[in-house]
Amino acid sequence: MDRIFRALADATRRDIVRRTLIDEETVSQLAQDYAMSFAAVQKHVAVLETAGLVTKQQHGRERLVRANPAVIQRAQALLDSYEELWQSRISRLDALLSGDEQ
Amino acid sequence: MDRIFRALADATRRDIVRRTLIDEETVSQLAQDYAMSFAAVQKHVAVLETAGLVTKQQHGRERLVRANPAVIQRAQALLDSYEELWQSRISRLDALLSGDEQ
DNA sequence: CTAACGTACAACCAAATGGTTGTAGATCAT
DNA sequence: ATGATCTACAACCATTTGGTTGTACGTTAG
Repeated sequence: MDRIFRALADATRRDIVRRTLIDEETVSQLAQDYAMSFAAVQKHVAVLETAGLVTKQQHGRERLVRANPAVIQRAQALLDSYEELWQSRISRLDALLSGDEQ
Repeated sequence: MDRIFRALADATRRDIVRRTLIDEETVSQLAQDYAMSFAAVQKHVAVLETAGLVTKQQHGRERLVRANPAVIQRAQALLDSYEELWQSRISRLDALLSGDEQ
């Protein structure tokens, strides 16, 4: 989970996730649009891959990068569990305010 | 957004968020349950506070830490937008498979 | 075959991170 | 008033991060 959130804590990497969710792209295609070296983008993709957020598939000399929705859902599930917690806090506070003892 | 995900990329900080979502706690109360110094926990709280994920309220010599659901929702919203993207990819693939040209 | 392309990877660097200890200021209890 | 408690903050350290450049290797095109 650390790695997933860590990987998402960078604008370039979030953009790569966004783009590869829409459609698979090669590392070169990705790299073209960022103001940094190819190697830097390669490292970003590696971070995402280690976190499981994207997978790479070899296709000739190219590597097709594609996002992995299942891992994004794990982050979503955690935030959703947080949402449940504060909803229950709100419920308790409501109960208090309404004088409902149970 | 970087700061929000960065702050969530640590198990101790996620646990602090979880606990302070349920109920507010002082920095000392939080610190008691982790195998690290008080100062280290203080730093974790500071990271969360900088990201807006928690707020501190002075109460005598204590500081009450409480999570801020609104900021968690911003992270949720981003992941939800990702979900929409891959859902639309799935729709396009379905359309292709069914031979629907539009 | 050879040149260009796409990728991988190592080495290096500055800055940030996650921890420590130590010191000091408020506040509370006795 | 004094001591204990809660917090803040600085200084320090090892590790990680995010970037760079350079080199090498497999693949495609001419």
